[in-house]
Amino acid sequence: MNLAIGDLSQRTQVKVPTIRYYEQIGLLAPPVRTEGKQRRYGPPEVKRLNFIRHARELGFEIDEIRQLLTLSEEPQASCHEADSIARHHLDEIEQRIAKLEALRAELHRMVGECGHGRICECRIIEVIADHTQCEHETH
Amino acid sequence: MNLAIGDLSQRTQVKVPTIRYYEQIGLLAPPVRTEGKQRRYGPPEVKRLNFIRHARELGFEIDEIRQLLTLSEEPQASCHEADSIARHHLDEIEQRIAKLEALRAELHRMVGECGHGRICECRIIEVIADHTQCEHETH
DNA sequence: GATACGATCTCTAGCGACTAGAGCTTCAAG
DNA sequence: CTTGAAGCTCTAGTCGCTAGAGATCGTATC
Repeated sequence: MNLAIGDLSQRTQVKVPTIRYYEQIGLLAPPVRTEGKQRRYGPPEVKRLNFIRHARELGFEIDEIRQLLTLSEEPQASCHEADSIARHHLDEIEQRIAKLEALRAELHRMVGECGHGRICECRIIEVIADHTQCEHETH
Repeated sequence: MNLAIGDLSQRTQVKVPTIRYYEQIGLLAPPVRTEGKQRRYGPPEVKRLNFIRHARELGFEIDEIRQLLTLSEEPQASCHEADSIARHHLDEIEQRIAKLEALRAELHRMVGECGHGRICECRIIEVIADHTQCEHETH
């Protein structure tokens, strides 16, 4: 198996420029090149890039992925660190969900109060314009 | 009332460089200046900036805020557009919540399965590394 | 009026994680 | 051997700020 960057891209669903970007920032090692300087990849790169893609889908930051990749290269090490990275990330996601749910509630209320009349009576504009008043009304 | 940029910042909780940035991108009009070229603001700017800040807190993008501000300047116009901007935004937030909840479930499972042993047995690394297998196991 | 000092000024560059484009070269099929 | 897709490098742009350099301004105190 000797994949061009486009083939690697297809197999991993990571776009070609993104693969080159990952190489540039040191997330992927520089691969072998053809005589004409084109990149060629093998199975380990497919695996590593799949790992990266899935971790990105899970919302891990590049730096966290870097750490996870380093860990995965030391199979005898304790997985305490991987656990704590994942837990930390889980915490963050839970915070983001909580925040978004609060926003959803407020937006939902705003949209519900819009009487579909004119701007000058519109609760959407009004609520955004005067948050203080809005908070008095709702808490 | 003749506020320096720092006073405006305090009243609106928007940082000074951010205020200048908003002016630069045309979200705030260039204010009057002192002879020494320092910015001075009045009540309308306080109001507008508060509107912007709250809309940002609600997660509206700058372009959406621009639209909402334009709308709010035409009080006789129909509020249909404001409504649709807010609804669209609500949709997006609901999608984000749904996605984050899926991530939370997956991360939660990952963390739960980690046996706190060695990397080579760690479900966290494994699950990220091989998403396909993970999906087979769980669906 | 002089001085000190914090606030403000402009300008440029950086963040994260890519994405887009220009202008060139290489590879593989026919 | 030609063609055309795919690859190459390099630079710049995205969003919404944030940080820093180095200069100037405004105001309070002496």
